[in-house]
Amino acid sequence: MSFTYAYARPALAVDCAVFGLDDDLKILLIQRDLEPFQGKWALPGGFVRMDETTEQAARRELSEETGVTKLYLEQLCTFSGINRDPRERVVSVAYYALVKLSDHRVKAATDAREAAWFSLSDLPPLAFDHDHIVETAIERLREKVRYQPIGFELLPPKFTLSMLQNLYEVVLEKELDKRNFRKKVLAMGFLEELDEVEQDVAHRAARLYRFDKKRYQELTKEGFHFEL
Amino acid sequence: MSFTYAYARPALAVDCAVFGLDDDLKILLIQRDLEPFQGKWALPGGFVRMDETTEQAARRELSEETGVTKLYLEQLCTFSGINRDPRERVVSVAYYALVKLSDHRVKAATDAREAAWFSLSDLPPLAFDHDHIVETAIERLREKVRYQPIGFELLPPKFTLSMLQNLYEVVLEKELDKRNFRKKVLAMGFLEELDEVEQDVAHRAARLYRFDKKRYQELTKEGFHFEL
DNA sequence: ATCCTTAGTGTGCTTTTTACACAATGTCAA
DNA sequence: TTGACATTGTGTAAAAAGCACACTAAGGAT
Repeated sequence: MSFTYAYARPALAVDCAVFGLDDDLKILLIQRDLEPFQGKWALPGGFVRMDETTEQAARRELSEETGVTKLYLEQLCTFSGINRDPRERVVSVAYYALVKLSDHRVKAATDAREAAWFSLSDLPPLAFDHDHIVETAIERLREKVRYQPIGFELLPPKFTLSMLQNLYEVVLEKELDKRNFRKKVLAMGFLEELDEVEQDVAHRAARLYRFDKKRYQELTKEGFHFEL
Repeated sequence: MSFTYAYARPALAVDCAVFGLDDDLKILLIQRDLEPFQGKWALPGGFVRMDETTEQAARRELSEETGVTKLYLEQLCTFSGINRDPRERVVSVAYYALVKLSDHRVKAATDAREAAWFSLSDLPPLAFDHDHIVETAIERLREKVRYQPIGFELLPPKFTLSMLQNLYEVVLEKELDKRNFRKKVLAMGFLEELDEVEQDVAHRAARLYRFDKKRYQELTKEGFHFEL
């Protein structure tokens, strides 16, 4: 079966920059098993089907290639360089995603044996223009994390304030003062203090907190503006 | 001539939300002369050719359809809803643009007789999903204008502080205090005070200023961060 | 019991933000 | 030429936010 059009069309693909946090910031890559760039590492992605939006395509490809399903996904940018794919013209809509590594660490290591997490500071050379996409995604993440509470998507549902602080320090590449940080995030009023502490640590256990999304949305309606 | 592919492909288009400022915020629309939506107002745009990037396509279409050439252009978002075009599947990369109305007022009224500026508060119904694109573009403009000095793209090269303040009041839909506003923008250090005042006004003439882009870039390198 | 590691807490100083009102300038018309 | 009108241009004080900074508390490991 084939499809014929009066004018030439680029192929349409999606690519995903999936971030996870684990001491430092990690990104999920797959090793290509087909030409071009066979054997090279690349962002997970693939072609868009006629019955799905680009976002649906991104979720499908992620699920197929890496087993990752529960994630925060947002459109990043569309890359349309004329020779970005050596075979033929492919325009790619890039997405960036945040996942809780605790949910996905195992899967990436077993189910999808060609998928792996890489530290941002230690990336292999990537296929296509994927270096460029990754750079753009990191920039976007850095900007976004300051003005929207999306960082919580990288943490487990219950987390300590130290974990949260570490997240911001890693993403923003900047040390933060513990007392001021705690004061500030707690003053925002959407962190719910739980009656639990972390387990199995070789020192004083820290209190756990939860991000109260409903509370955050209420505050937003009242004119509150997140900033960190 | 026709083109045949092994898998079906959506057509790829671009659409542009072009903003101008003239007391209030305006957007540039064209009246469609072909089906579908013949006679309806729509964003300027068209199909992407095989030898141009989406940004090049956006500039070309804008120039062809509205005569607008000098502009600040940035990618907004890609819209891929399955039925956004009734003929067949079309995925559209949307751009938003800022122009100095002083450069373009005439052209839009003469050369391209089907192009016209509309106040955002008084938009006609639009073709396709263009209402949605416009909404997204306004949101983005509002966010962007606070953290990057792109507002100057809407003003003539020489402007008064009142014009600048009015710009922010219109875009942010919020009144600002004159003294605090002037203090703040002047303190940023990239406004060059000119030895000129505005002409032909029926009251005390205001001093003119210029946005010193080079100075701004220097400051940025030194860690300065625009915010208003 | 001691050590080690991380959690948790308050204050004073500096900077930034906010609220607010009136004199100066230039045009226009009587 | 004088007065009315419209808009420019300017400072200060009070409040809020940001910043720098160091010690005690808890719990596990030895």
